[in-house]
Amino acid sequence: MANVKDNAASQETRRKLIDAAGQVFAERGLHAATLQEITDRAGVNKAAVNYHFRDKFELYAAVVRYCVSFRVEPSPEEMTGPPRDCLRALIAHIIREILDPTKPAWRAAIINHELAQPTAALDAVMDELIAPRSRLQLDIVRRILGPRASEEKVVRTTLSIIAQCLVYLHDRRIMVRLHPILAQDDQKSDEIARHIADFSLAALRPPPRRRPSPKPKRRS
Amino acid sequence: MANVKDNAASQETRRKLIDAAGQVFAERGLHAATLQEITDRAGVNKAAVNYHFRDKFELYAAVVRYCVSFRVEPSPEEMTGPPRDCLRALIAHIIREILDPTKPAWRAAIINHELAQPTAALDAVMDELIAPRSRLQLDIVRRILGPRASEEKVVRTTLSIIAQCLVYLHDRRIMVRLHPILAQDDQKSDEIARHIADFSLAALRPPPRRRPSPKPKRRS
Amino acid sequence: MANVKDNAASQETRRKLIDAAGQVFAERGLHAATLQEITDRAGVNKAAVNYHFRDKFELYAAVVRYCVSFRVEPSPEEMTGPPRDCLRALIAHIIREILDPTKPAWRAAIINHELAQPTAALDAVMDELIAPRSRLQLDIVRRILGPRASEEKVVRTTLSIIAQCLVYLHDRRIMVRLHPILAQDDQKSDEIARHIADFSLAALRPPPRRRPSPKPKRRS
Amino acid sequence: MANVKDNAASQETRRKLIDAAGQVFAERGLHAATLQEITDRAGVNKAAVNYHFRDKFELYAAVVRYCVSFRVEPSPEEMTGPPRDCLRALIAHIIREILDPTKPAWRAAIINHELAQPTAALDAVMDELIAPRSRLQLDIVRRILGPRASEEKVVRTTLSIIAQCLVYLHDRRIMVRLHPILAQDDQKSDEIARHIADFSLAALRPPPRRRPSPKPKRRS
DNA sequence: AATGAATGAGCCTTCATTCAT
DNA sequence: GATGAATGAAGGCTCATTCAT
Repeated sequence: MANVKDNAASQETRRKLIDAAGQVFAERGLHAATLQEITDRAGVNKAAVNYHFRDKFELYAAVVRYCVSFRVEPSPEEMTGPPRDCLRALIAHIIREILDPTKPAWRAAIINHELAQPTAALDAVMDELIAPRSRLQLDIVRRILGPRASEEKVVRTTLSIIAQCLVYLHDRRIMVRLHPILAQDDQKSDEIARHIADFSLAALRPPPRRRPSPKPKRRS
Repeated sequence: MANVKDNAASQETRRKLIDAAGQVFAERGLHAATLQEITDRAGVNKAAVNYHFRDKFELYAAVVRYCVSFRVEPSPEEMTGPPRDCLRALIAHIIREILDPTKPAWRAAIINHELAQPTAALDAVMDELIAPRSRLQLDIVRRILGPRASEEKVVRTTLSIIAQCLVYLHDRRIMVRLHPILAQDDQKSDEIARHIADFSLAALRPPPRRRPSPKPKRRS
Repeated sequence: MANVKDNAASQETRRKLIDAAGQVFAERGLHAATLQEITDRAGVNKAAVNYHFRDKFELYAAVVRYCVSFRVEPSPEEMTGPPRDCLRALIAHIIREILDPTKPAWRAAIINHELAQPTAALDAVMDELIAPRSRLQLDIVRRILGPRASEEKVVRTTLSIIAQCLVYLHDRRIMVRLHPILAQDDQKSDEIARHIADFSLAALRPPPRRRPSPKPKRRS
Repeated sequence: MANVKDNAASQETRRKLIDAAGQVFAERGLHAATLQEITDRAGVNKAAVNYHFRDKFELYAAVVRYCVSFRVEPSPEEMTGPPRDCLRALIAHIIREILDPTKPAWRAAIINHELAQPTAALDAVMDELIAPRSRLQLDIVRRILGPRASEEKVVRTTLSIIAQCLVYLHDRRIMVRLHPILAQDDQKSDEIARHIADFSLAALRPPPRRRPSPKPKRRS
């Protein structure tokens, strides 16, 4: 009962708090963020945090869950068919998820913070967001590499691919500082996804024939 | 004069403080870390921090500078020769730098924190560590891709490669949780570097002919 | 009009609140008790306290008045007759009042709290409960001691007797810890009253002759 | 090390804090007392409580221990000899301990609070103060009552005696309100002790002979 | 009459920092 | 150079109370 607040006004306050908290947590991190700043931005009383979320950490956990709740599972039909097409679709899906301008801008930063400094809320991120995509991706990579590839090879390859996506969780300013050409990346998710897919699929091509026979087409 | 502390005892205290601070900052982050815990671990008085470093943030900056100071530039001869070999050497160098067990274990975590939540100390990391390697790598990739490749292509490709390295800065526990097979990675830097180099160099092979021509030109 | 709440439901809520408040105030004391815990135990909304009692202190006052309202005056016929019999009857009456298992268990604790840390509600306890019995007892003791006893002697003697009763207001656990044999005291009010009366009446016997004279005048 | 502060200045601050805290805790009780008021009266910074005692409850515990530390054990020679003399001496000792004007005035109130609303600090009061006197007194009473008295009889008699002493722990204003004649009691500890001893020893006299005289008027 | 939501006041506590020795 | 003591600032949290429904 104390945890179930279904009133419309109540929900609105919760929403304002989570949004403000998302911004502040993203900017300052869990510990450096103050409830004062959060409630000021939300335009509510400081005690509202305690009322709706019990304490700062629960508010943070709610923010993380909110981040994760945005996820959209790749459609099943995207995930069937030739594995290379699946991989391309999955990468596009992940990059779009990271850069989606219709989602709160602080989303990526929060998730990035969790990966850099895990808190108790990490479980939600892992279980809901990271692990499912990871499994999906492992399967696809395994299908591409074929049954003879070792498990470790499959895992490291998957990691190589996902790493290229995760790097876009970082604060954009850092990347832009290194490579000013990447300035408008948040509006180029398709382009980015295409690059990552091209790069990764190229890496996954079968190695060139040592002795190029005239008609050698064996091998996936 | 006030800034020059040359006594042996003084230097020893500084060293103990930086080492303890590195651990605590790595475990808890800049804000959640307390001087109390740091001075306890260092076995020195709490006022020593303010005496030697003026305040907490200067101590943190000193820790970051200390992290960065460990860097070893790739030897010039490694960076000449065929660009593919250079890339392979550079990747090995970076991975070794990240996982090197002879360096304080908290080094990677501190740098990772800076990337996730930049502070004023970020400049040092960028200028001393990231940017030089980035420039080096950009050059190598540019040489591999040839003069016809667009600048954006070069940058994104570089990013794809460096991203595979940066992922190893993350808290090991997260990766192991997803992929238990990676448990002993900190002792496998050569293997990891080889995988990343193989993967990236494979991706950088020229694209195969669309319609396999009768005489397929192989390129290494 | 605002003070007159005559609805049956309203009265029921008041009753539940007073009962729950009695428990919590008894366990924690006035200040440490929270309205949250009280309303939780009562199964009513937190705002009900302010609605029915205006504030926490009024609720506490109501609880104290409720405690006091339980008192039963000793029957007049008990208080006439030989003063020693009256004293015995009065002691039995007081002990029964303190230990009466048919009354809320928190009654004694509340009154004890008032004596230890008087609040504004103390007046009610004093005027309604303590003072009347005290006057009654003073009269009886005065009759026993005879007209030659000084007023101070009468008062101190009364205090000696009432003190033996008041000690049973204390938290039972303390006494049991000191004297485990007293564990079941709340079911032995008659036995306790008899002991106190015996002890006190024995003390009130006239002093024996120093040198037992040949014809010892006993006084009843 | 953190608990051992032996510096003279430090001890002085501790003393000021305990004295101020004793007053405030006595006046308001543990929960209603605020550190603000305590540190204001002590003339120190609010954070000094945390520095010297960690938190409010430890400060309270220190106050209670301080109360208890004042105790003076009855001299062994007082506790030998005829049991009636011992009892008289012990009562005088206890009353003097309670009313001693050379001790902080808040001492009795604190102990009384502990008996009315035990906290974790009660143990100290019981173990150091109450229990030893209780054992002493039990022994004396047992010797007076003789070997044929039941254990319960001994305990209840002891309780009757100690109760007469404990009543003087109560707020003086309450007693004075009931019996204005007791106004100056804190300067009459000898008189009070004599009364309690007289009253109790009278109660402990052997009952008058049933048939002592040739013409026995019975009546209890 | 009753309740869920919201609020303001205030308290305890933490923590970095300063100061005197 | 180093330390124990002390402090000011600020944050999180609790809680009684009020308000609108």
